[in-house]
Amino acid sequence: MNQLRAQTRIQRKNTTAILNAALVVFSQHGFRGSTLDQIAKAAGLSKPNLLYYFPSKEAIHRELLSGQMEIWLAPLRRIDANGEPVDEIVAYVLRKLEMARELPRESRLFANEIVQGAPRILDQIEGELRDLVIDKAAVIQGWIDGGKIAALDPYHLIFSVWATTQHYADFDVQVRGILRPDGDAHFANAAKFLQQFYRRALTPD
Amino acid sequence: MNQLRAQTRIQRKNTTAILNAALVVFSQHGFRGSTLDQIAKAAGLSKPNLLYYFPSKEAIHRELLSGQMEIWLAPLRRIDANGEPVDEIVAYVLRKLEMARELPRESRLFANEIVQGAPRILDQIEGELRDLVIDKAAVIQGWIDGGKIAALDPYHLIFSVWATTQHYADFDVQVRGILRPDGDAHFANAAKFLQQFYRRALTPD
DNA sequence: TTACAGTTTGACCAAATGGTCAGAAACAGG
DNA sequence: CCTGTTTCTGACCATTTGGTCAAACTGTAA
Repeated sequence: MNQLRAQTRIQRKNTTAILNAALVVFSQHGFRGSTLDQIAKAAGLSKPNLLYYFPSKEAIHRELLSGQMEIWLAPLRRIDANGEPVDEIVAYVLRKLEMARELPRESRLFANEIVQGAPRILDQIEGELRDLVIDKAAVIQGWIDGGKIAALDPYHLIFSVWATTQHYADFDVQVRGILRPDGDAHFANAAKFLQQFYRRALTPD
Repeated sequence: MNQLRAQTRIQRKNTTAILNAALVVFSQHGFRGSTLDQIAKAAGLSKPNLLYYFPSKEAIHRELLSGQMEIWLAPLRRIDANGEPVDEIVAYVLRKLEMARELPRESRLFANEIVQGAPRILDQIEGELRDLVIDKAAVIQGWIDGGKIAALDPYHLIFSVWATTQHYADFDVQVRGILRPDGDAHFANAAKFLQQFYRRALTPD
């Protein structure tokens, strides 16, 4: 959109109100399942007023996704080639799990988009996400070559981290339907499980 | 709907044509993102004709989901308490991965539904799925108590299997966007990775 | 107070969508 | 060939939805 930062205080307030509302709505119903009326109501604005700040429904969605992308990639980015390999990966897993607990809507926003073929962010997946993964996979491969961790395909290892952690956000209702947890109590068990799981699998013989 | 099996040959043919078409459409766009026109076109029928065989869009969706549920649970059901523990779980993982490869649309059908809060199958999740998981978790716990596999929370272990395997169906575009595989070539690597991963993590010290 | 940019909205529109219905075809058995 | 049933469809309807627009309102700075 407008690359200049929002000028007015009102503009900034309403823009963020819209994006917050859109996050709630889009993450629960997906792009097509969400309506401008829902978002407007959640933001406490009228529909025409939404369209005063954003040119279209798709523009809101696009802005949301690209705004969240950096936050979403941060945990992977923090993997440090100079750290202790197993600790680095386990810490990454726990960071991702923490994000799944604290930002489940953000996770489901991406999940909805990707399950349906990522029509609106395919370029970002094939671009910056791919570049980052290639970079970190090389780091992990270096650790493998140095005998610091077990020889496991770095790409599929990264996929497994995404899958196992985001599962607790994306499939939240299923997890809760089966465990019937008290609030977020099950996240402690998930953290313990994942820690043991990855440590056992990664620690070289 | 009609519990009596479809009588006419025409009825059986068109009903399955509709359900096949609905699987394609619903799995790609989710419930709300799909239209009767899309399904009708994919099935090669007119929209009123769809509604001659099913009373509503939701009825088609419901029928699809409940029809697929058994198929979907089968791999977990096959875990054998009398088998060799690590082999049983690894075999389960590979079975699930095979399903993700061969039935990705079915996987995404459920993924779409669950990510959006499972409004139409919550009862089945809290019912037969939950019962089955409790049953198999007990089997796994038995193996742990007998020192046959490492002590890892059985419930979260099962979740991890779902997550890591279905990831290759549900997040297919993302996986492909990163790996740029030739066809389904990456599934062989995924299978190898998961096999090593689970075997290392589960084999007791 | 005035003037003007920034903000908000009611009313409206065209398209899409789930669903209905009367009647037309197609089919089957006698 | 006749007749009743099953199958199919064009036309139609009400509602929802993304989006427009002219006009009204508000804040603010001179």
